[in-house]
Amino acid sequence: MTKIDRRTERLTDALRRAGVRITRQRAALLAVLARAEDHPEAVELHRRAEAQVPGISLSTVYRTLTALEAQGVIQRHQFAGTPARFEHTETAHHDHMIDVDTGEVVEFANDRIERLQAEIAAALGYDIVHHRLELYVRKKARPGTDQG
Amino acid sequence: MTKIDRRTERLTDALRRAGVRITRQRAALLAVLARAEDHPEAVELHRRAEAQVPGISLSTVYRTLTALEAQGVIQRHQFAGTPARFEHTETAHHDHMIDVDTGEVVEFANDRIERLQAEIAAALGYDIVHHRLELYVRKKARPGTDQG
DNA sequence: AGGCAAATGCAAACGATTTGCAACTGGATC
DNA sequence: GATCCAGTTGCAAATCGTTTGCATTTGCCT
Ligand SMILES: [Mn+2]
Ligand SMILES: [Mn+2]
Ligand SMILES: [Zn+2]
Ligand SMILES: [Zn+2]
Repeated sequence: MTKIDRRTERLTDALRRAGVRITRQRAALLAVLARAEDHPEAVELHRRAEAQVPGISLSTVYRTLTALEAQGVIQRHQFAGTPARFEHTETAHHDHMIDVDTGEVVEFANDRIERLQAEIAAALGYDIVHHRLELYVRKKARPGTDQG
Repeated sequence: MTKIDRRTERLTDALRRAGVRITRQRAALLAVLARAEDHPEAVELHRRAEAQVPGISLSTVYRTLTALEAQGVIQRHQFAGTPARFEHTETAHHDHMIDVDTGEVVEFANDRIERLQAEIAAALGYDIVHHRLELYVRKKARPGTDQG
């Protein structure tokens, strides 16, 4: 069983558990999500799913994404100035850097930051339900490189 | 000169510098912003400004907010699931905790987190342009307190 | 086959924000 | 103070991503 099969199964099971039917269009979207290594937006997922199910509608994509998110098997990221982007949650928690020039998304994880956040919240009498940490970045100018 | 006068002046000067006229409606909004100690959304700012200039339109509020943001004298925060919220930038950089139950916004600042962020970006070859750190939190259950 | 709830595609609604435009300033210039 | 003109206003309409209503289709169970 490949990594992508395992992911597809995880997504499929989550929907089954939620009592929703696995239709042709849903199966296609789940496969697309399982295969995705990037952070595509709904329209892009729709585009990719159309390869398998030509007539699939964007509403169906949105509806299924909402269901998957509710089950916690995918995450919706609302980065600044773009439509929401999606990714499966098979990988452990991480945060994101967004290259402001290219739009590229780079993942990172840092335990110290996670712990500090929890400490800060605790000190003020709160527990963290979830958080959002996004670094909007630009490639460091390497000496001798002129980026017009 | 009071703190609020100073803030109003800062906002006014920023607009003047940008070559825009200080009209009745803008003056009202600037005063509202200078006076605000919370993180109001556009509609709320509009509501407050109407006290001074009854006919002021929401478009004018939005247009002025956009101009002020472009000058860097106010900040626009896009918290999850709510319209944008605004605050003047007289105070130093800080991040936010949002109480998921009440919507209350609590500010905090932490140098260690700021430094860690810069280090993480640097290690991957990036400089941070700006960032977003939001903790969505819930009041810690105090022992002996039942929150239905 | 028959029945029924769930899912689909489409078009229309949504909510926050932006924009086009004609009417209206507010200053500067005479 | 009349004139001029670019900047500003309020309004309505447009925008964009996303959600929703609805008539039709589908998938499953009997
Ligand atoms: Mn990711
Ligand atoms: Mn703040
Ligand atoms: Zn994190
Ligand atoms: Zn910060």
